[in-house]
Amino acid sequence: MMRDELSAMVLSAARAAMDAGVLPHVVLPEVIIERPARPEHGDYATSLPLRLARAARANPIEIAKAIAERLPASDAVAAADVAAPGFINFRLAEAWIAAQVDAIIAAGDAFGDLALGGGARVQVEFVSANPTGPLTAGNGRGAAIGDVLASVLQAAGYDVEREYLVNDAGTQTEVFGRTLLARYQQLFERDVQIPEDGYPGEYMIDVARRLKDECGDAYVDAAVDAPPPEFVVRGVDLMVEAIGSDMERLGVHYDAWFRERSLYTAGEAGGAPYDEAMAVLRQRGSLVEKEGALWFASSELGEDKDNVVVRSTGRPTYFASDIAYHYDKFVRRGFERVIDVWGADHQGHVSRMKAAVEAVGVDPSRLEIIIYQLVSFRRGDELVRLSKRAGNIVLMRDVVEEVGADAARFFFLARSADSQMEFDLDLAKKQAADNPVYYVQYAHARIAGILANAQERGLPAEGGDVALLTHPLELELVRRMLQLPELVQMMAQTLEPHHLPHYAQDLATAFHAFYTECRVLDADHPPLSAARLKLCAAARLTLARALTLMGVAAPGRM
RNA sequence: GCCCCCGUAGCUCAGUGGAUAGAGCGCCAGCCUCCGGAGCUGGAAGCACAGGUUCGAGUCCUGUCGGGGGUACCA
Repeated sequence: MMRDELSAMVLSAARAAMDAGVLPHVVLPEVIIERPARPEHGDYATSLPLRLARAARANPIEIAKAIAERLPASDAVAAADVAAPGFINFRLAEAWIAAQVDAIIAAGDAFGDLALGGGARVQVEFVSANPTGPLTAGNGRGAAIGDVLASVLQAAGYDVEREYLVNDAGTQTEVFGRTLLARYQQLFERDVQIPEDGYPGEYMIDVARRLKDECGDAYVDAAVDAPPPEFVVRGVDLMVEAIGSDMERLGVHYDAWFRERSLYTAGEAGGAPYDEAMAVLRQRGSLVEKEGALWFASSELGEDKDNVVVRSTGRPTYFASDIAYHYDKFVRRGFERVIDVWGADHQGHVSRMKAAVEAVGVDPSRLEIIIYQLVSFRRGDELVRLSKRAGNIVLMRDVVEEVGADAARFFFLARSADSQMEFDLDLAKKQAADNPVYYVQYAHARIAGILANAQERGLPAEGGDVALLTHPLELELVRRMLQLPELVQMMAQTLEPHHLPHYAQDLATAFHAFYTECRVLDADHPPLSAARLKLCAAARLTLARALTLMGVAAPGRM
């Protein structure tokens, strides 16, 4: 990547300047290569001279000159100008830029891939909503963020697994079971009520019907407050199926559906993860008994307070499960990094989870937790708050059905996880043609159309000489394409996939601008035509890659 | 009260401590003898407020105000 090369070049030039005695020997900070906002400042720039000025006790301009003079030669760099108050601005050679078109075509679908991750195993766990109901529209945001983050990390060279934790062991599962049994027995005209704190949704009746179809009246006399375990398990399975199919509709595929229950049973890998994790905590003195319950002594680790892991009833809490779960991820399964994507309502859980991971002997920096702010949905002027208990709930599958998986993903993705976002369903549906996602997809389809057209007319791209690409808009388009690897690197480092939709739009804009000004198919000028067809092919590849990373379709026509 | 996130254009949102803050929608004015007009070009309009750090702050720190979330032996 050009940026890395420039960084290395500046570093070696700075060292050369120091060795020559032109600069005093000072500790060099990381050489940051930025992209100037203004074209007249070149393609890349560094402010290293400004950063060095104080330590070196020298004028930044003089430092810049000293470094610029010693930069190693490069075919890619046409100029390295010193600019006030102490920048070095790099301008790429146009011939080099044009030549990258061939490089991109050669890279093909792998354009944008990096070796950054070195094959390290990373798990991305996302959504993991309780299997007590269908996914809400808000879950869609977590799904898009987690799925695309995983794709980005894969592109960056990590070995990635996508996982969904199925909470099938806790209190909510119990409530779910009691509700389900009541609904089931109601189908047999029994006079039973769903629990007060139960799940009133209609979908529970559908699940009950499925169970009735499968099991007949086997559970008609079961005690309502003590549903048979196999009955609940089957109910959960049906919900998990529904969740899986909702995810498929959004284009999300998991590698693993991890059962919370499995944390409590011994398996081939050894004893129950829960038992092992608790043993480690106990051994390290991180568990204290008080008020009849067992607590994780997190206040001794700098937390605000301790947290219950085993209730006075003897039942483990969700926190206990999560400790065992993360113990399993790191210690049992050996992931080098684990990324959890949680909604803002889990924010309070972050620091104690990290403390717990540390307490079981794992470097907490290996656990990275992405908190995304909650989404509010709007239908026209009406604001809809999401809650599984509320009647005005918006389901993820409804959103996907209304606006399409592509638009849904694109929109969920386009805002940073830190920002609350507003999703106007009416608008997304009504103005479908104005959606940015269509703009980007249209650019892709347009290029595909041109390439197909070229074939029909017998205008081959093969043999095109990209050195003929000298028009400013042609070069601007290539410059945009060259940003993709940098973007992948940045997103993999910051775990911020929201840059992707913005990049895709910019890339599409660059193409449209080029296309408006530059005639591609031109029988009167075959060489230029062939070169531009190559440019189109590279642009299509890059656009397709950006779309694919987002999980958005790259249509050949629309 | 305490903790976390956010206040950027009329609206929805971008903006790795840099050099004159961007996009989409909306608004105004233009562009089709020609490869896909679902396109292109131009214009009006903005960093909540007050201090601080820095050569340089939308970005970092502190405070105020405003919005959201958390603060359970729920998950």
